[in-house]
Amino acid sequence: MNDSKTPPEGAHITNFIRQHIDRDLAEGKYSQRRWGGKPGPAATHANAPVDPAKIRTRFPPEPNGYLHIGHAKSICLNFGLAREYGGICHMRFDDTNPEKEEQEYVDAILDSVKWLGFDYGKNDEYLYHASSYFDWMYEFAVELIKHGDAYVDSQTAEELRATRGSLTEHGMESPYRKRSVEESLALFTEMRDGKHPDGSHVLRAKIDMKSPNINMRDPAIYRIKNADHHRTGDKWHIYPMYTYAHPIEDALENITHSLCTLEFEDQRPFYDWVLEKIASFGLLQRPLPQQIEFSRLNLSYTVMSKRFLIQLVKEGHVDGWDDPRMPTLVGCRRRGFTPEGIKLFMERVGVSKSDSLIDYSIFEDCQREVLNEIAPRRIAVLDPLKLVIDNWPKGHVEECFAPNHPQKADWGKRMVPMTGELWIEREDFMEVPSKGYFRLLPGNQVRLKYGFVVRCTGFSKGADGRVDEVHCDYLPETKSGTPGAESVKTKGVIHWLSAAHAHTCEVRLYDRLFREPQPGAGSHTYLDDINPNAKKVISAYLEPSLKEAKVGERFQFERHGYFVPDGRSPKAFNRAVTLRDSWVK
RNA sequence: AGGGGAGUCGCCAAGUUGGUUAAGGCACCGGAUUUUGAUUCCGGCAUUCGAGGGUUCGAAUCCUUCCUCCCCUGCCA
Repeated sequence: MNDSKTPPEGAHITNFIRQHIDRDLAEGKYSQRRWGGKPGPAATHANAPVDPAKIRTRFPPEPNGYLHIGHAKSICLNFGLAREYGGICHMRFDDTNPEKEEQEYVDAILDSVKWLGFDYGKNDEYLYHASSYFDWMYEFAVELIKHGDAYVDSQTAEELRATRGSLTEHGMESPYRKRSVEESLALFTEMRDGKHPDGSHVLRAKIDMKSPNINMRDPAIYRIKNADHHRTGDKWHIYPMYTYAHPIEDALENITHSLCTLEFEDQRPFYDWVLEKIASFGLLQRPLPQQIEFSRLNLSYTVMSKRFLIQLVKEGHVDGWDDPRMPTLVGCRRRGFTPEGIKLFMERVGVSKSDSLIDYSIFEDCQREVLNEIAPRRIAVLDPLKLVIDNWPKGHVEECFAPNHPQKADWGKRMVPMTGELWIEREDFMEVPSKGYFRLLPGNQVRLKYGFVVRCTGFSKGADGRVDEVHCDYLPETKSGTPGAESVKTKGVIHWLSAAHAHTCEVRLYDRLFREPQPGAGSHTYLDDINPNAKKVISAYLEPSLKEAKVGERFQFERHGYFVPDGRSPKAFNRAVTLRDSWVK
């Protein structure tokens, strides 16, 4: 055995959820549970074989918006844990509110989950919908009524609110609480059949109006919505509330560990109440699922709430849900971020129950870490300045060879042509150098990467007083890869592109969407903190080989950062993230 | 007449059946390598666990008082 302090290769840092699962596994808590091959009440599983899945988790989004980085934490946790423990993670749409949900979102969500690298069984075997369980939920509700555990309340929403009490005062019992089982049953049936308008009645669990936990004060479990559902059409006129539906969904699916965020902690007693009641009627298989809460992901320099993201899109602060500045998964994808980087990030920040604010730089760094390994190097000049080599043989083209990756020789090299007129980066020349600057300056020598060493002999300025041309002589014996290359040492190495060979291309330089760590934290709105420079569109010079770049490929533009062809307009490049830069200017 | 959670290095986060030196990562600071001021490598980085008091031979871990922060009064999820 290994020292307990140093987990074996490939092992994960433990956390409270893994410990919880370890304990359950050690006790064999779920080992006798049966699986009838599909979700269902006790009878579905009763005579079936033992569930082959060691654990079952689920990712249960409501299809009412696009997934963002926050969801990725839940996805990585649920799918990751299942994978790790020999379990299965169910992809489940929590579609219990027809008024907010659309198929468009369903498709986008599925797409993002797959993009992250997770699957839910062959032929979508573990793709489920809460709406598929409406019949059972209804049946269970009827049982609750019959057992005196639920009743139809006919108060208005306002009356309900008024009698719920407050944080410090208990609630008051509804006059309908004593309604007979028969009457509630009849009313509930009528509600189901669409005989009552929205809001006229509600089915409530009968628990305790004096409970210090507001969620236990006879919570509503069914409401009337005479609305069409994107999957069930006009079949239903009543829809279950999340608090009632969720535990049932979990139980029907044999979920063992139901992971959710901290704000649902107060809901857990009701989650258990629902399951305990229905199981006591013999309708659900035991042992029951258990809800475990963890803290949601908070990332600095961004916003994650659905309301804000919608506003950013609707008001045109960004160019859509997949704008590369957006923290949505579709945005990340278009930005050039990698699923591996996102997963690395989630593993790195861990999971606990304490509120935290993760610095955005951690996320960027994870992307760099992955991109550094997988991205071939290329040359691009983003802010061009002309460099003229005065002693260059007229018309000569020198073939230079640049490795595709400095640490991976097997990735090969490509040819980059050099001529006497080049584009270099404007910031690689300084007329009056600042302290510690070791690039091009009058009289100084630098290496043109993969080419020759040049000595700066002068420069000229345009009418605007700006340097418009730098002159130099090259040292013919110093070509990279030749024996003379090492004869002259330079501290500075700069990149370049032959003016006659480089092609221009639109490049979008993206940065953080907000300029404040916590947008809207002060007395202002988060919109005031939008970073106006989060998107800068420039025309850059690219090396010839980049003409062939395809969507999905990722490159490092040397000394600049990681760039990808844009998914929507492949003629342009998006910058995912810059390289780290320890040179403090 | 409130309830539910959380407080361990700048940011995360192990450790909590009390046992001697408080994991790890990121950041940061040194130094080496480097034809990316990138990468990589090596070294450094909490006498202290929100605060006080107590129990004990011994406490981040147990008891106690206090402080701070987060969540909860949708027929949303």
